[in-house]
Amino acid sequence: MPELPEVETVRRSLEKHLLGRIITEVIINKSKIIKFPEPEKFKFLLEGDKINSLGRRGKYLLFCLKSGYTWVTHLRMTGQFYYVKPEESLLKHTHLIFELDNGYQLRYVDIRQFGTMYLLRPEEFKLIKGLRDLGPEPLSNGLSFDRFCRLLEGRRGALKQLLLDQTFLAGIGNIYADEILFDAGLHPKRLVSSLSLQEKKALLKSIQKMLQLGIENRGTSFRNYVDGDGRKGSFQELLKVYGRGGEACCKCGQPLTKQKIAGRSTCFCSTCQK
DNA sequence: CGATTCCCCTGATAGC
DNA sequence: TGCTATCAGGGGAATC
Repeated sequence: MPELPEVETVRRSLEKHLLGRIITEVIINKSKIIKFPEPEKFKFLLEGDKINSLGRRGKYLLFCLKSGYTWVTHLRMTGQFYYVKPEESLLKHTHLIFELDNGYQLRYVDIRQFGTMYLLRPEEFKLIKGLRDLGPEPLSNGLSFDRFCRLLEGRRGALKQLLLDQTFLAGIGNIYADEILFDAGLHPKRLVSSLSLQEKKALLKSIQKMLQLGIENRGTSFRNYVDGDGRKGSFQELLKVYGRGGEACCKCGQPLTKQKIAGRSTCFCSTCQK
């Protein structure tokens, strides 16, 4: 499930292949992936355009085009891009194929079909609620401790819910939320309003540390995540709580608790996280 | 307004 | 072996 570190890894893997490439043809096998504009228009507009740069905002991947349009994609749960030669065998669930001017193809594969794509003019970004309401980038230099504290003001509810809220910070999902809270020693049900200054500092530090560590390890391949070159990440080997309910805590040896919090399965250590 | 539930979808896994 | 039930989950919409 691609979160910030996985999307960033995909961005980097694709960037080295796609900079300056022209999209010569778009083949649409599953039009429901394309949310805006209409798939026919999406195809018409994208064909002939050139990829100037690749960006990322939270979990959104942004292809910035010469025309001024931005091709926006969200991989959701199982979306994958593959940069391949045309003769490469076609994977099941290949929904879109983007032919490039160097003879290669960029293929979009998505088992659960939850992924979304848009082609937007700058003024159209505000039409996409998830993109418009995104909180700041957790790894940007602009996110000082002071700003983090201001973001926490007026927020209520449990920490787990807070971390998953994309309008708070952009890009954290279920895996990194659990790992961040374990690293910070904070219980997922702790109320935002109850955090001391020290705990806020620990939380921000763990957010930045775990996301950075995720990127350095090229993401988490828990189920089937791979980057644009088909390579797996290795962060799954460093997971201390996610997906480990019932196993012994690596710090204290007590069994880890698994519980549904904020609608998501949550793993934590009730001894180490207060 | 916030909190909860449903829904989209396929595949892995458990239980019988 | 093969069937069915359950779970996984980002985010939007509907509902409470």
